[in-house]
Amino acid sequence: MTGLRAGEVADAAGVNRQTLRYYERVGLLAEPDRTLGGHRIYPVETVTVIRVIKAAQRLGFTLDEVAELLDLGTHRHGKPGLQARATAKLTEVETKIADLEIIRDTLKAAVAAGCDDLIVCSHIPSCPLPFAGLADGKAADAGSCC
Amino acid sequence: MTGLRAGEVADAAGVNRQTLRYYERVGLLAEPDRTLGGHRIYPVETVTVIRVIKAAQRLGFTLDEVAELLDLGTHRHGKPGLQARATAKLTEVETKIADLEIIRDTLKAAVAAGCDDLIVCSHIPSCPLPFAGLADGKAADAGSCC
DNA sequence: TTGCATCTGGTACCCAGGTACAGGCTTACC
DNA sequence: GGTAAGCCTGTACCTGGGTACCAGATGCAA
Repeated sequence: MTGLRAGEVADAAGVNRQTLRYYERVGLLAEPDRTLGGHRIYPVETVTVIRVIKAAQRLGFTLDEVAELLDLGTHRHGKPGLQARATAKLTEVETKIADLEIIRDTLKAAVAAGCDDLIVCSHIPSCPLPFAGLADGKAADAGSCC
Repeated sequence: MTGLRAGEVADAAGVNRQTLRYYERVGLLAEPDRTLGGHRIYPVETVTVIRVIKAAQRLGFTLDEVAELLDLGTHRHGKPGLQARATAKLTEVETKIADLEIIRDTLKAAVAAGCDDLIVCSHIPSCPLPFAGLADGKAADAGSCC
């Protein structure tokens, strides 16, 4: 009792059963207990863990990064450099947010401009490319537009 | 004149020369003009386009999505459903931002708590997992903590 | 006009992140 | 205790997003 079988976890989390094994292989998921016959028995939180992994992945984190993120958040104290890693991650996340905000604003402008219309262009400072500014370094140098 | 060669574009944008051909193959980059001898001549904006693609990718968009995003922003008017697609994309982007903000706040709390310390836990509403709330549907059901 | 860097298309490979069998053992329920 | 559903390990395969290497052609400067 008190645990879920592989299929149950997979269904509840919306992933493939093979994916559980994969995550276990790559160290994202701790090895669960087993029945006498060797079947895996997962603690119920596993479902939440997997959902968090999936969510972080959708945000552009690799599984390695997700592992690190989980590690940082799961307050396994005592590890050296943890503070530094958390800070670095924080910066990274803030950059992502800022970039997404540029995309959001561009999309908003596009939608607001009534769509399907070149007018959009004039609403955006640096016309030649959408989302200019995302690019590292110097972005969108004006030039002829529309 | 007035154009860049493959190597120049690749260097300027910080990608591999092969990547340009790859992007062209998958339709992300328009086929550039050619010299008489068949060498590609790219317009200068290509560099910006590639940087934008790379930036969007880092945010978790697939190349297909990036293509769509560019398409939406590049105001190719006249296509039906464009408005709808832009709106959908906008929602998606806003969700991503919201999720990243949860991660950011969690990390901030972790850093603020002086790191390496279980105290972090008590600062976060739903303790069992970090970033809970990211997960679809019902998140983190309390339970014993720390 | 030669010489060397750069380019060409084609094909084959790489890594991440899974997904799909196959053949055999376990569990659960009647 | 029989049997179907579910799980086990192992291995092979798939997609996305590139990279690497090839032999031969081109571009450009001297």
